Amino acid sequence: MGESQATLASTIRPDEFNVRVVDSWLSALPHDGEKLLLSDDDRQALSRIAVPVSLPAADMPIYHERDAAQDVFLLMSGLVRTARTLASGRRQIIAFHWPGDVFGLSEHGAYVSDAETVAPTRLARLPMRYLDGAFLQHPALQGLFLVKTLNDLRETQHELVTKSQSDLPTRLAFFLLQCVEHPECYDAATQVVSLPIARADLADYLAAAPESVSRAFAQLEQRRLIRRISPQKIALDMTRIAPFCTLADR
Amino acid sequence: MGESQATLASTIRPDEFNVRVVDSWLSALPHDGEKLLLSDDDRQALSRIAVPVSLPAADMPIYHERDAAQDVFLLMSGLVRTARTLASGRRQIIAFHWPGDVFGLSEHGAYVSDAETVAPTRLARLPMRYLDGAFLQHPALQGLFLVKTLNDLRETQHELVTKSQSDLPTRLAFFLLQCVEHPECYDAATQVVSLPIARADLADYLAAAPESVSRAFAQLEQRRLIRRISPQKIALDMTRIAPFCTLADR
DNA sequence: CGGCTATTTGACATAAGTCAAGGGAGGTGG
DNA sequence: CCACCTCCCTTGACTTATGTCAAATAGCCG
Repeated sequence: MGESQATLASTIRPDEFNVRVVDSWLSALPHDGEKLLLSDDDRQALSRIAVPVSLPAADMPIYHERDAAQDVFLLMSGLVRTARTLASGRRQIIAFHWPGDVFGLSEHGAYVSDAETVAPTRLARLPMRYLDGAFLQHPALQGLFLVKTLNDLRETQHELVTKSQSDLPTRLAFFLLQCVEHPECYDAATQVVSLPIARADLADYLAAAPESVSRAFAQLEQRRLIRRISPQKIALDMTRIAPFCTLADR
Repeated sequence: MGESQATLASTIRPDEFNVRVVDSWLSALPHDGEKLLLSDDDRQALSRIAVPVSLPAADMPIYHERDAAQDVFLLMSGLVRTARTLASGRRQIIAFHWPGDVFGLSEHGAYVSDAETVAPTRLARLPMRYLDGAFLQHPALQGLFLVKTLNDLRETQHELVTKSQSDLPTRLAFFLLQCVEHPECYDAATQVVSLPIARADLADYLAAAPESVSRAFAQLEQRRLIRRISPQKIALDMTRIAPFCTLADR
């Protein structure tokens, strides 16, 4: 943790906690289709153990692969990437984390990836040491993390299928459609996505060379699924891109 | 569920339940490096709600994508694949499930993939309806599923990196090394893996054409990492294949 | 032993990687 | 305010891994 570079506020208000999910089968955990509904009790339990962290710039490290894993993180605002860098020098971005996401996966007490900001970010740092105890006293809170983890698992499986079975233009279109879900970067009125992510990051996420990502943008534009206003501003033709982006099982 | 084709026994002994994991940070859930240590209480809670299912052949359906999801499954013995089939006719096998694994992921009350046996299999069917209640009464049981899900998430992330960043021979070598972990199909004395999986399934798992998988086998053999005794019997040269299979971060 | 299917090999097509070079947008300083 | 400069992004040319289609071989079961 680059705490020296991070501004520490003192505490996080209970009502600031949100956990983003799509679905839950646990009747104990209702949700509104987008966020889990946290009880006041759960919010206060989180508030007691959460340490607020502000990372005011992009590309700031949060933790590195193999660091001793002592905390998990709940993203309040901003954007974070988790990635693994290989001996070849190639980097795979495993996921982008948006507000309401949890990250900090570890194995044998060490983080399994790097985590860095992609934009200015505010985090709730949750020491596992205390989270452990909070789970014993607040089973509903543990259930919340179970549901969030199941969501992440489903999403990662979906990524696996997309990455394995789609060509690059299709993978890129999928990513653009995901951006639409995030009000931070999509203007519904103009149908314009404002990418907070540079081409190099996008390439490492899509498992492609930056040059290939450019060509994929060009191809989507030729097919009139998108229009490039600037490298960061992409206008989507939703009527064309949505049907293009179905894995269309069966 | 093809219950008509499945033999139903009456109940599962509490000591038959095992859950396979690599790691857990929850101090409430000790493990021995391979299996979670279940308390007698948890075992009995599972025993009360589990329905045993026997599927005595390969390629038997367990559930289909979009079926109403009412159960999750704990694999007692055998081998199961979960897969999605796309409009193109291509199929992506998301994971093979070995004894001690849990499967049955759903979204909006519907399964997100097909599940089928790869070999004769015994399952514990766990109705979510009851599991839900068991979690409220046995927080440790919920913690167990949380840890198992975190394990699966880590594994799926690792697959994502491997699939994205490795060529086919390397992905195949990774898979062969995974088989070594499963006593069901590895003879440590002779260093021979007995693949319970046909080339077509292997291809759909590795996201490649069956022909390419054959070529990948041929290439590994040329480099003397393996020796093909028969299409199913593969002798591994562990001294060569193990170092070949590191993603070697940094 | 024969037929059947799964696997392997061969020949060619194609998407994406690599190396190299040409634009463009935005920031800085004159 | 403008010009320059830098850093990204994009395009071009060529190479390579893997997909596709076709055919030969090898196991396996009756």
